[in-house]
Amino acid sequence: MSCEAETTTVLRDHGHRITPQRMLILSSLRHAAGHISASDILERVQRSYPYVDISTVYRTLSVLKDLHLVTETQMGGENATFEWLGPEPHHHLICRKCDQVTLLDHDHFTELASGILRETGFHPDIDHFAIFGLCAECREANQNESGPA
Amino acid sequence: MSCEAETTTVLRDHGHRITPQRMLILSSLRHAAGHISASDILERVQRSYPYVDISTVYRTLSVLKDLHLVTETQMGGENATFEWLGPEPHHHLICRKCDQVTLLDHDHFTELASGILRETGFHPDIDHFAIFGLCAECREANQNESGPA
DNA sequence: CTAGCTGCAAAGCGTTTGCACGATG
DNA sequence: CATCGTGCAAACGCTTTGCAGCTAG
Repeated sequence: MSCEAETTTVLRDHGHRITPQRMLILSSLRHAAGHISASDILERVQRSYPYVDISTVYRTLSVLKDLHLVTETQMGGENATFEWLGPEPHHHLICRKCDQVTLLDHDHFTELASGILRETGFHPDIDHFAIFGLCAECREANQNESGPA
Repeated sequence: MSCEAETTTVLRDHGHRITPQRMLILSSLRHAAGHISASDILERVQRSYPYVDISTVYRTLSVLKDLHLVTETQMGGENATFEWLGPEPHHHLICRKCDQVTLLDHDHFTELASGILRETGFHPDIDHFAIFGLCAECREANQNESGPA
């Protein structure tokens, strides 16, 4: 896979060095299906390279955030999570009951964004939203509880 | 002002006691124009009652969150902030340059919410959103920088 | 009276930082 | 070889918790 190649180029171009730790952290982020925490990353990295320190993870994440290769998100009141930034803006629906995360198409937001800009002049950053709520399954389960019973 | 009365009733009805500390914390939240942090609350409360402890603030906030009288929000990577929950859902536009916070009408979200529900079956909690971006003034300032110069 | 609330102090946790050594380019 | 990155350990700040005394109901 040469998918890492372009990333290392970005790093190099900005005067950052390529180290094995950074490669492993990059790889963890890439192969994670979504949001992962700093300690998740550490754990994955340590499987192949046990002496990596959590501070290195944070420092690398900080660099990647600056380069807009990664976003940081606060999930509810929980820990910060990080996610590899693909080219397409995308959003997450997070069920507050079962914690299931679903992807949501960006189309839903285009009108919201333009409406806000039109009415208020505020230019919203809508490229990575996390919306909490209740997924279809849990809603059904809820209704069954309060319904028949 | 009897506006505190209904809140104390809610507390009582759920088996919680009314204490001067709680009244002061409630009052701070009510009179704050928007998001405030736990230490903001402490500071305000201590003006009239110097011996209140920060842990009491957190404990009270926790009770109020459980009763859905208050919401907790993570502002960017910053500290958690808390806000009194009025009857109307409302939203905030937060400028990432000047930190100015503007209110946004709920109308903007009704279509988004129904669209998500329709297409995915997911029922989103959209009653208190924080959208980051660039306010009109800062956008203008930005353009002047990159424009004429 | 008695449960719940409080202040205090200390622990807990994720995150950041100082430092000297080691690796990168 | 100069610089940047690293591991380690300690600091940091917000938040939580244990505890004994107090207070609201």
